[in-house]
Amino acid sequence: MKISRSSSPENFSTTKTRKNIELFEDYVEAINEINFNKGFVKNVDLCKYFGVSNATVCKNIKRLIKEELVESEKYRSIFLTKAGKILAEKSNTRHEVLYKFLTKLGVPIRIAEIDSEGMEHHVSKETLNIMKKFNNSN
Amino acid sequence: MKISRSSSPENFSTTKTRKNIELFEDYVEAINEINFNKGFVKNVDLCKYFGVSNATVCKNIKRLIKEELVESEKYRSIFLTKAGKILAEKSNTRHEVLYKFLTKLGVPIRIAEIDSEGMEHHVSKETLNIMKKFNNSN
DNA sequence: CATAAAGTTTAGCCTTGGCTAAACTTATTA
DNA sequence: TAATAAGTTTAGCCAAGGCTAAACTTTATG
Repeated sequence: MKISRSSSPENFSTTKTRKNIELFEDYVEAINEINFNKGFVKNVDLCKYFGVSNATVCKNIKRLIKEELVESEKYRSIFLTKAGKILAEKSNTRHEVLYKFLTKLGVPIRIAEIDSEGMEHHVSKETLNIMKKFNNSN
Repeated sequence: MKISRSSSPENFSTTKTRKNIELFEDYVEAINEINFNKGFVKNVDLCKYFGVSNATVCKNIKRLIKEELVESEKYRSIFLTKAGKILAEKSNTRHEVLYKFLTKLGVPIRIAEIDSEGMEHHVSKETLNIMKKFNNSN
């Protein structure tokens, strides 16, 4: 068993913090993409996007409203707030850079799509910058 | 906003599956490492390792026992089962390969330690093989 | 315009994964 | 050997994130 890295509670603390906002990042990314494609976003669109129930989406949207990342009245379309848009663009960019990076490494497209969905939330900006440079020179 | 990748419910389903076993992977890796360093593993060791409370560790160990990944009697040291050891070695190898990969890319050691802690759970074996090859030729 | 279909929200459930506090057990020390 | 310290387990709490079912609302259709 070889271990060159060092573990520490900080590593897990950071991971936990990243997990806490994972759902917000996924939802604003989804809303941004659906809005871009269709012009408006409904709960049923997010149900299909994530493969979860209507009740789950409804509940999660309420959390995003509470975080002031989206706006939505009862039975009305869902909109990103300014802060939501910022987070959406940031998350999408990170996701795209990582995805591109994986495909340029030689990871099959389908695998890169799956892996990047989970990995994206754990990439720091330093790591992302290095991946971006790699993308630009490969 | 540029998106070259395609999203799908499968991506989230796979991510969710990976998240479901994340805690098991972290715990068996930790138990393996602590046992390697100290010769035995107590709850308080895992508390320090993860930076969580004694009650949390106690509860989580019960889940690993239920999954037959560890063995432990009340107030006794914690041991990995055969299945636990296999998962621990597999997780550690994946973690180490990813960590090495990040450092070889130029990611500072501390950042690589933090990022790999979360990323490791979302790396498929195809992606890992490519990273391994990269490590061997850089 | 009434009915049906589709979509949304609420209620209540479950598991997970964290916490504090209290009670229990083991190990250490004076 | 008794007292103290350290470690462990249990109880009960919380929020998150999923579900089904039922009730509500909007949209589409005949």
